Amino acid sequence: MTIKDIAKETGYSIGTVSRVLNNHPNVSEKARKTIMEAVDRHGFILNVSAKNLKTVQSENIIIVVKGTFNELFPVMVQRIQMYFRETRYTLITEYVDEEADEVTRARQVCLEKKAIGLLILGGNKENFEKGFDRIKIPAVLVTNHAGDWGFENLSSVSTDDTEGAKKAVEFLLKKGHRNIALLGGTVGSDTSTQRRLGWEKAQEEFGIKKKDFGPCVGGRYSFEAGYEAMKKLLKSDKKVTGVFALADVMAIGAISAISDAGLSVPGDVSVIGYDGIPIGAYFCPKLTTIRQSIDKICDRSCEILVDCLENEGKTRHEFIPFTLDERQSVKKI
Amino acid sequence: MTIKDIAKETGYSIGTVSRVLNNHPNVSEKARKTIMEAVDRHGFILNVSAKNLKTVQSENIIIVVKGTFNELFPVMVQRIQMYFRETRYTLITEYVDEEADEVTRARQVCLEKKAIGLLILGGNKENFEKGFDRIKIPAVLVTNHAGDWGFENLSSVSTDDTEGAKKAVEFLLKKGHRNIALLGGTVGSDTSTQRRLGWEKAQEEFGIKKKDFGPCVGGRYSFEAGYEAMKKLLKSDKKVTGVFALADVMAIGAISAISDAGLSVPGDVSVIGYDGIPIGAYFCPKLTTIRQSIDKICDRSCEILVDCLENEGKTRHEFIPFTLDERQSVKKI
DNA sequence: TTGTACGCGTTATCAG
DNA sequence: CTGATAACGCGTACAA
Repeated sequence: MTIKDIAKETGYSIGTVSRVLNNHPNVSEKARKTIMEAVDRHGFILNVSAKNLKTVQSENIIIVVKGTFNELFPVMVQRIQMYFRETRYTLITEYVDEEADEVTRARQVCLEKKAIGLLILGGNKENFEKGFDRIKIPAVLVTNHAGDWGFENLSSVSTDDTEGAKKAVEFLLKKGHRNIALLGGTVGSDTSTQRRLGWEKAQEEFGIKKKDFGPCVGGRYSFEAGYEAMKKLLKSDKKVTGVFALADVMAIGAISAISDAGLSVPGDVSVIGYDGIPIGAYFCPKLTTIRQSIDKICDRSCEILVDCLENEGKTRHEFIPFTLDERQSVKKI
Repeated sequence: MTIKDIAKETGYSIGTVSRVLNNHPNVSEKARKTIMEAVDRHGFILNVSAKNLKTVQSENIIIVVKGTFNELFPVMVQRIQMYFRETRYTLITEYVDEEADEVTRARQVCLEKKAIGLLILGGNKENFEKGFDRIKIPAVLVTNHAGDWGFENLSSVSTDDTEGAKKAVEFLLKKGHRNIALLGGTVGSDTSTQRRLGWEKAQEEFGIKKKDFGPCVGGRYSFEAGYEAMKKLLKSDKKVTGVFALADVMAIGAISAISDAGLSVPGDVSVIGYDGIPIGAYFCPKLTTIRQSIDKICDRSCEILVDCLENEGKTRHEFIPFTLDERQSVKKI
């Protein structure tokens, strides 16, 4: 079933059918009605491949989401969708694996959909250096900072991860904790590296010597990894009173491990997380965390992209302020 | 940049370029090398639209995921991806909004991608009745039961929601609870309706009269709705000792509300959930719940689809057994 | 082993 | 307002 068939059936030409299907003017009411009837009767849908093949410029904006397991991303995608719902742009969402190369994938989809703009949620410098120079349309990296990556067409909107992490650790420090463990992080992850840096900085500025820094246990951002990391920590002879988890999911895993060990949070150990995922507010104890202003990050990302698209706005790199949500999982000692 | 450009640059014809790009035989090593070099140098990627326009039959299987907020779906998508990774099929994931019409969307994508098979995660009878008869390729509804929907090409793999819910409530009943509240559910949701039915059945079979059934508070499946529903319940004068939440996320919200009210789970109120989401095992208290065998549901769905595709296997409707994961949130009274 | 030419379903540009 | 027709980028007979 093609527009040719519809044309034949209605007695009109394919040109007219195409015009009707694309809501063009200069079509008689009668033709429109006749053709739409036939279309509905057959449940005809345009062949998008053929359409895209022909269409020179789309109004498509691609949003590439890296990793389906980040608890923050679904909310962000929804927010961004809301932003574009009222505009003339069409948003196309593309999820890529945690381990996949988001830049190459992005480029493919952009080409395929003839996209004019690109949003990337999550992403690593490494992949960008390898392939981003081949992407020529305006893009915004959401969640990570790309200020010093040197791409002409890449903006970024993020939280200052180093500062956020520093603030978290300072909070623990001010509450009297001195032996603060770092939970989580994988090599090669920019986010991990920067948050770790914040942990170091806070301790340094507090006059703690490098050799007296709390212990570190790595792991990916998941409940399980948080649980295992904390278990390992508890079994070791390091006596920590405070834990800074690089992600809320890890913090939750950690709290569970502490609880399983017969200890309490914040009674015996204080835990602070990072991200501000929804469940943190419902967990018992409610999770103290560095909350990223997800909504603002999304909105600014969209604004910048649209500005680049419509006003040839220049590339920008913005930090969105975070907040420390003090809830129940940290205690003064 | 098209294959024409590559052809011109390398001195070969577009035919040869196309053959190289598609790994066809009958190409000289030299041509392959020369052409691949040019391709790599330009980072050339085939125009997928043009390719699809030509290609009559694909090996594409579409998986439509309804609702980005269901905590179960990401895991399922990953599982299904793993299943097809070693096969000749290509899996294409399509996320649709909670409120959108998944069937129409599915149909569009299938046409667009020339799909030969379809998996749908989540879905409502209503939308299927409205438009599924236009989908002619083998499909499997994952997570919901379609046994009595009467579609020739639609199989389904799910948990018996009514039985699962019944089991949950029976568990509470056996633990001595008599006034068991039902938390959650929205009108028009098949899943809600069936789980609610289980709640009713269990009480009936236990000899409880309809008028003595515990109270019901509706709401969508989210932390917040669970929290609010429970709050409402606690404020009312109904004294419930057990709560059956239609989804784990609601159960968690409910526990949080109970805790905020100065009561404890399971000390004052017992809570049982449904689904078996990962965080349930890390929550404090650890959540007792009806766990769906997600992995098996996914695997069977894939097997059935492949069977329909390759052996003209017949449509099937299977229930996958659930398990009651007894953890900490329910107490005997 | 390689090149040529046609057609896939659509849109856009004309001329009517 | 409508109809014919040339692209769009690619795969593939078929011919060389």
